[in-house]
Amino acid sequence: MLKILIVEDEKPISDLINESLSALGYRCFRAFDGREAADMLEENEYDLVLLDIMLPEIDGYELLEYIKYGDTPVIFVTAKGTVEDRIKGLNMGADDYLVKPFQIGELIARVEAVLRRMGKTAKILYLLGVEINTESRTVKKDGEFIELTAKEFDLLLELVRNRNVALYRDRLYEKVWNEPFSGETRTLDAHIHRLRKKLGWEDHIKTLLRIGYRLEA
Amino acid sequence: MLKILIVEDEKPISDLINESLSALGYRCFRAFDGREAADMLEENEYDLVLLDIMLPEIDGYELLEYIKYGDTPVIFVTAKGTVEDRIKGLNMGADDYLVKPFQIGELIARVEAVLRRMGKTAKILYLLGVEINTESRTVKKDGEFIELTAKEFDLLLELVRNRNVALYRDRLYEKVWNEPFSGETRTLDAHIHRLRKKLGWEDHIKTLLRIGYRLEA
DNA sequence: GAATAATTTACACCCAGTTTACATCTCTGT
DNA sequence: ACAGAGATGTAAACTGGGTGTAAATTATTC
Repeated sequence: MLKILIVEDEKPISDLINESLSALGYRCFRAFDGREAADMLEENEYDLVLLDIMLPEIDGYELLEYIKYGDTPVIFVTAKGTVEDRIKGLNMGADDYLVKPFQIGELIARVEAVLRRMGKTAKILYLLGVEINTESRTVKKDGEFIELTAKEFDLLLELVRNRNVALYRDRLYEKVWNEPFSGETRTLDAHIHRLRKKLGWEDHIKTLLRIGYRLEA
Repeated sequence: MLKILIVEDEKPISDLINESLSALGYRCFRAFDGREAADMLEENEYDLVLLDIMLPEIDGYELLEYIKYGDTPVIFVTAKGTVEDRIKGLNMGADDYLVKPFQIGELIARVEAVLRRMGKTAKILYLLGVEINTESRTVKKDGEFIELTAKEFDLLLELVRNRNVALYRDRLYEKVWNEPFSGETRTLDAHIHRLRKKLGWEDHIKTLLRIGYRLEA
């Protein structure tokens, strides 16, 4: 099981990240200021560090230098969105960069991308009794294979990666279909319907009227 | 039967390698840290060692020196992908080098290449009642030889080495044909068709619409 | 209760993939 | 060099299931 250190002083954000990643099967550890983070890094090995730049005590840049003596991958999470900051972070060895505010799904996608790059692959997701194998592109429920089409599978992945997050219709459509959303079709609805039916997730894929959908788990 | 020692501290990866190689008829042994590996190497002979560099206790480089008093072939498996690392490993006597993340098929191919080079040939794969001899490049089903052409055989190997993995059309084509995939030809389809027919694998080589193929076994 | 939005069913179409047949290319032996 | 055989790629007709859409139904909001 992969260990992730979350270095973030804003508790609500730390909570959000913690819950999302824990639910996907990662073991999360947390530090709320730079000094605490330094101590934890001293004592343990992590597979990935999520690092806020603006921190009390010791700032993120300083911590990064510290971490980079090892080869633990680091993703910067920060409110500072200027190009210079981004360059500075990447130059110092950050593996990726995320600007607040972010969609939690975006964070998860990046976490998994970095871990994959490092060969630390968590290719199987478990959720609500459903097992999703991203490598074989198969889905099991209660030990039984469920046949999903390509679009259905991609849509499912997007929902799972953004569980408990409100997904706007347009963004969801554009993510899965890779084309702009006109708003005049019922295509997305139809696919949601098929997913709900095949997985028995009528109650878990919640409709947000005029907004979109949210997978509750 | 050939004995392979897997030295890898990340359990999921160790599991994956173990299952894949065992299924192909190799006897696998495992160590999860450097010290354990050293002990096992002390007490037994192996035909091949798969060696992760980043290990607890004793690191891979140190172990390599140790192994190389004998003439056991070694394949490095590591996340460190820099040119220097590769050179260092090969200079120290590694027989091949694999950077994470890897497709499991790639690992199998290298394992077999190294064993072949060493003259330790027991290159027979069994799957679904089919016997594939990679040395003679022959295929038997129910004791009967099945005549496959070169391309058919290569395609079969790629599928077998990646069984239960969704293989994307373009990647599959590029792997077997060694050229970019334009997407305008039906060449791959035709070969899949011939393979299915000759092996009676209509049900086992599954079409993933818009994605590619998956050998289910 | 009107207006708006989403669900659900049914259906049609289209294109990805299959299949067959054939052309071309490559090899082999004489 | 040539012929023949087999391997490989391609063209073309075919097929079927995935996908999108229309339309009726139900739900939600004001």
